[in-house]
Amino acid sequence: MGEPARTPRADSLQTRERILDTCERLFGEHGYSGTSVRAIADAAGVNLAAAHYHFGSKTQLLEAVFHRAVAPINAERLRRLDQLQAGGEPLDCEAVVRAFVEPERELASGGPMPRLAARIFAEPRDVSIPLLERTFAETAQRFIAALGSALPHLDQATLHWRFHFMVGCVIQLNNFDVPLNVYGAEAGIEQAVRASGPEHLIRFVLAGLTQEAGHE
Amino acid sequence: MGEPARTPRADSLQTRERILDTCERLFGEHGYSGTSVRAIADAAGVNLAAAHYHFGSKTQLLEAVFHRAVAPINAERLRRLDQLQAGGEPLDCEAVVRAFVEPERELASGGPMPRLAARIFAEPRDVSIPLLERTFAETAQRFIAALGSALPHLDQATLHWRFHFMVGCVIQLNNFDVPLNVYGAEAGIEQAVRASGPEHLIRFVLAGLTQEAGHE
DNA sequence: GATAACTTCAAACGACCGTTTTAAGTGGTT
DNA sequence: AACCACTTAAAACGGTCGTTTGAAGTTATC
Repeated sequence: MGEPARTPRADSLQTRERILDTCERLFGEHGYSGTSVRAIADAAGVNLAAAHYHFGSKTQLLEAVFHRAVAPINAERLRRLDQLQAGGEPLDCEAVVRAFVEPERELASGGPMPRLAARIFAEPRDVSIPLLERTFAETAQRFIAALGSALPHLDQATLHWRFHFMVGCVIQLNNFDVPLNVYGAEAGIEQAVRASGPEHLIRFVLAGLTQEAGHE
Repeated sequence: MGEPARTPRADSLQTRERILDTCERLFGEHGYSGTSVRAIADAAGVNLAAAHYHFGSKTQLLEAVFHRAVAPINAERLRRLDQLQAGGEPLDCEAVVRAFVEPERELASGGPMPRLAARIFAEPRDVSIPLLERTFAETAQRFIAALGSALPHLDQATLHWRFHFMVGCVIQLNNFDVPLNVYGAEAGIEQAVRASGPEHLIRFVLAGLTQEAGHE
């Protein structure tokens, strides 16, 4: 019923992409519940029914936009991790962190994707957890394992928490307007603050990850 | 028009509190847009119009619940910070971090507040930023200044970022179901993982905060 | 016990929600 | 030219949204 059957036409691909682009932006700005399909269709300049024709439902629309936005980043993360692990020598923690952090900045720089990804973590559990399972679980588990072999003295609970904190810091990197508007950072240094974020992030999480003590 | 004028009655206070309790829980579970006033009224066992009678609008309802939940925690944070600064001796970084982290665990332990606070950061900007300005800006700025005096070698941008990362880690502490459900942590260690979170957090952010290099 | 303020209630308002339907348009293939 | 699958378009579906209304109920005060 829903899906286009045989030979998609050229202009329909444009419509699909326009919907996904707009969807990515609006979900990132207003969240899933805060964005209506009508608002997406209007902002994308397409008919309301086109969204349902191409994607079936609002849920599948989120799935599609998230897959398109996040899949290449996770693929690149895993590609870099494969490359690190292919060498055979023991893993360097900083290299693992960079393999996780940098693809997002390179593949999504300036776009609305990072904000979308950050917001997914705060959606209701029945929305976020299944989505994260499908789009992030493999990457997360591979990186946790890699960090575990780079930091073999850490037990599993410590490892999971530290990875989780790292993810939280990456999310905060995409909430950069909070420090600017709430913490009272001077507007003048705004650009410098934004630009320096990724390196600050890497420094911060590396120190947290590589400290000697497990806990206590 | 909205506000009760002279002498509030005893049972109305019960209604108000029931609404706020339910509101705190549902906003924490489903977010602001994802929670309807009807759902709140139903779950609280009060009439739909009571919510508007007591609070005026859904926005003011969020404001009220957030204020009630967060204000005492921030007050306790600042009280501890005052106490630290009253001594006159140079600030200890770990003490500052604990002054920030521990009040939430003590005053809101087990309740739905932390999840609510975590979700606010992901609400649309026009919802989250004004709210954070009113409820969190003073605390944030005081703690940034305190961290700055505990770590005098750090420049402002570094300081802001590291505090921001710390906040991100605190938020992740309240997203503990993500590691359990997405990262594949064994269900058996679930309780141990949850219980050990706060100490892991303090270790992690302390290492990130106190590392010697500013950046580069 | 009457009065007045405060609170609850059921019902309704118009607007918007996700989705479906039905029809019109479009372009490639024969 | 005629066909046919694919795509767009407009309108409507039932349902839920935040909010308001006006009357009934309740409690403190005189």
